[in-house]
Amino acid sequence: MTPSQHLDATFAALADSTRRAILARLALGDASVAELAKPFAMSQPAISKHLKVLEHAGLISTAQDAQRRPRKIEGVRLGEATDWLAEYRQFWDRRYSALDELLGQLQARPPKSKRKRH
Amino acid sequence: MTPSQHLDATFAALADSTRRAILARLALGDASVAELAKPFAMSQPAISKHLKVLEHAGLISTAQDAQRRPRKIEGVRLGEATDWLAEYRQFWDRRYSALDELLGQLQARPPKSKRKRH
DNA sequence: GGTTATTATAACTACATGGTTATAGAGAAA
DNA sequence: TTTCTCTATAACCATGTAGTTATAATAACC
Repeated sequence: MTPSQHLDATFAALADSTRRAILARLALGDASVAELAKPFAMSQPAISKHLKVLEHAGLISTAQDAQRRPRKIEGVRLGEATDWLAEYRQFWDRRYSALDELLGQLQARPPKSKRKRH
Repeated sequence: MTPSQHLDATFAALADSTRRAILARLALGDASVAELAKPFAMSQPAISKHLKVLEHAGLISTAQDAQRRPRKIEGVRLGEATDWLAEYRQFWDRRYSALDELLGQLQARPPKSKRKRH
C-alpha cells in the first residue's frame, strides 16, 4: 500500500462513530469482540465488519486467546494521519506562525536591551 | 450537526486522495474550480462533486468573482480532527509519556551524582 | 442579441458500505 | 461425544459514492 492508500484507509476507517468508539475503548486496553460489541445496539457480525475495516487500515491488530480474538490498538497509522493534518496547522492554530511564536516569547520574557529594529 | 457528525464528514472527506490534493492546492491560496480541476484526469463535474463533499464537511468555503466560484480552505474542522487524534498520541509518539520525557532530559543532561538505583 | 467562459445540475452506471439473518467453525466444558 | 461459547463468513438489501455525458444557468464579452 502506498502512503496515500494508507491515508485513504485510515481516514475512511475513522469516518464512522462506531469505529471511533471502538478505538476509544481499545485505548483503555485490549478487548474481545464480545466486549467491544456490548455497548452497541448492533449485531455481532456488524461489529466484526467494523473490526475488519479497522484492521485493514492497520489501526488495530488481532491476537488469539482460546476462542477469543482480542483486539489491540496500533498507533502507527494514527501517527501518519496526524502528520498529514499537521501540514495544515496554520489554518486553525493561532500559535502556529513564527511571528506569533516570537510575540508569545516576547510577552513571556520581554528583553531588557539590545532590541533590534529595522 | 453534532461534533460526532462533524468528525464523520471531515474524516470521510479526507479519505480520498483527489480531495486531499485539492486541499493541498488550496493551502497555497484560493483557486477557481477550473484551476483546481486542471491537474486531474477527471471531468469538471467530478471535481465539483468533490468540492461539494469538502464544503459539506466545512473544510472549504465558496466566494464569488463574476462566473468564478473561488474556493478557500477553512481550518476549523481540520483542527477538530487533529484534536480527536491527539487523544491517541501515546500510541505512536515516544515523546508523549512523562517517563519518556524525563528519560530524554536525563539523556540530554546526565546527572553527575545522586543516581538512584533499584 | 449572440457568443464564450465558468460552474452547477441531472440522469445514469458501477461499485462500496453498513446493516441484517442464518450458519459454520474452533475451542472449552461437561 | 455432546454441548456451549465465541467469532467469522455468506447471502442479501438499501443506500452512498465516484465517475461519466449531456445540459442548464450565469456572467462577461463583442
